[in-house]
Amino acid sequence: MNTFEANYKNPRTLTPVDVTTVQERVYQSLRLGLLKGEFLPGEQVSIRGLAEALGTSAMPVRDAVARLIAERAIEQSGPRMLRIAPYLASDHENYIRVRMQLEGYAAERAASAPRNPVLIEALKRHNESIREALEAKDLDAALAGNQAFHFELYRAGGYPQLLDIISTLWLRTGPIVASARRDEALFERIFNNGVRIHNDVIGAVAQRDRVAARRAINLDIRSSHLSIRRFYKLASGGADGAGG
Amino acid sequence: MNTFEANYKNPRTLTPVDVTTVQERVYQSLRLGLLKGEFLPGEQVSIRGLAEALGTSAMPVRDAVARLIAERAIEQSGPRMLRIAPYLASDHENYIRVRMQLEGYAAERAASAPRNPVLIEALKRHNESIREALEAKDLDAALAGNQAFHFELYRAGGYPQLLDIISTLWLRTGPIVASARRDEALFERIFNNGVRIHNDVIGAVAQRDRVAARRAINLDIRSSHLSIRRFYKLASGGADGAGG
DNA sequence: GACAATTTAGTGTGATCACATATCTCAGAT
DNA sequence: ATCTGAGATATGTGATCACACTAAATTGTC
Repeated sequence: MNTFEANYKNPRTLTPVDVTTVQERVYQSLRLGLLKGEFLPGEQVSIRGLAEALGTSAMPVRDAVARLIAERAIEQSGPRMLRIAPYLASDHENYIRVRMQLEGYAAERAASAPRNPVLIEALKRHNESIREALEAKDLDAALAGNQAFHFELYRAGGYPQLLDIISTLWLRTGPIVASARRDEALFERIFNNGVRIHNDVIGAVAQRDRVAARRAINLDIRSSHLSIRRFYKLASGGADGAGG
Repeated sequence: MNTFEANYKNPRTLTPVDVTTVQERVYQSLRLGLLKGEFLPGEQVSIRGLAEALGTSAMPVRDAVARLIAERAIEQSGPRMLRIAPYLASDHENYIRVRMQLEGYAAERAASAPRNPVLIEALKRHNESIREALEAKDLDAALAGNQAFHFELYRAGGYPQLLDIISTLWLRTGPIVASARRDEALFERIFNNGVRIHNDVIGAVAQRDRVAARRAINLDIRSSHLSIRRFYKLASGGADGAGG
């Protein structure tokens, strides 16, 4: 060991520096923001605006936005205009149907996998965290808990490719669900109902009943969808919320 | 009418100029190339290389590639390296399962829609064009006909959102299927079998039997998948073909 | 002649600039 | 007070350059 190494003893304790590209971090950041409901459906965004908010130049944002456009989370609303995918009743209805197919399938797979007590515990934990968040009126935490519950289940379903497609779909419906936060009472009703249905899901997975698992997940998706639709129907009368 | 208008009578016959962005055309071009099998799975690509081949600068290609990365058609194979998504047996198997869910669902929807003689005729026409292409040993045309058949059916299923996701999946499995062209005999066997199965699909749709439609489409997907898998298993012994 | 070290060519990434064209702002006329 | 118009601001798009880094090619050495 020479003097250099002696002076800087045990360099292995150094925290590894983040080696990912700026573009990737911007992408992940925007993705998270969409799922957390920090953007409203139909809201206009600009590359330079996002770049400034994120403290970078325009270039990495440009690449990240291109990816989000491919995922239909962001769309071009004109020749030189970008916006978050707006809420359109019929389109959203269709996405819900696709989600029921895919998430139902993932749930079915998770339920028919070998018995997995760790999974059951994790699901219970997530569901409990939603319930606690609702009691504390922490809507962000409730949203995050719900997401954690679903993806824990789907991850157990087996393959990453399916998870990938589902998460792309959440990127589109995410801002819409999250925007229901504006009606706090409705939001709480949706998620209280969700907690109850999640218990059915957990029961189905514990008993390895794939039909019941699929049905429960589909009920969860559909019932929250119906509430959201009602919310937008009411909102379109007075307040903003639905972008054009 | 003044002299100007008189001199340039009936300006409506002017062909509209292409107003889309370069980026968009590059994206569509790469997309088509992937589906036509002009790229091999695992093949390395470079932004500058594609830009030169397409006669543009790097910038539009960069945006287009970012979109294709989001669709998992292109992936980063290293810190500064891009390649077409390679063939990985287990991953591909998973994609096939997802495709069976979604395309089966789309077929089911198409079959349960109101009776549509125009659709039936179109499907028959596409299937006939595959058969003719195989007779003429025009593999490109057979591939295109197969794609036309499937998407005609799925389009009839109803909603564009589902079509959108399915076409993203084709973008990933497309180069893999297309690369089976290297074994001409196998390729012909796959598609001859396909033509036969397509007739079952047409029959199911004509009789509005959604269960049969779903089963037939799933059989089509699965049986061609099995052949492809065998092809790659054999190819991995001697020739190249599987990248990665 | 075989192998290792070094140079060279090529890569994605990020920054910056120019441009055409949208949308917004605000004065001026009716 | 309302509408019209021009000017100002901001937008995505495309091009170009610099940079850090990788992989291939080339040179030098034994």
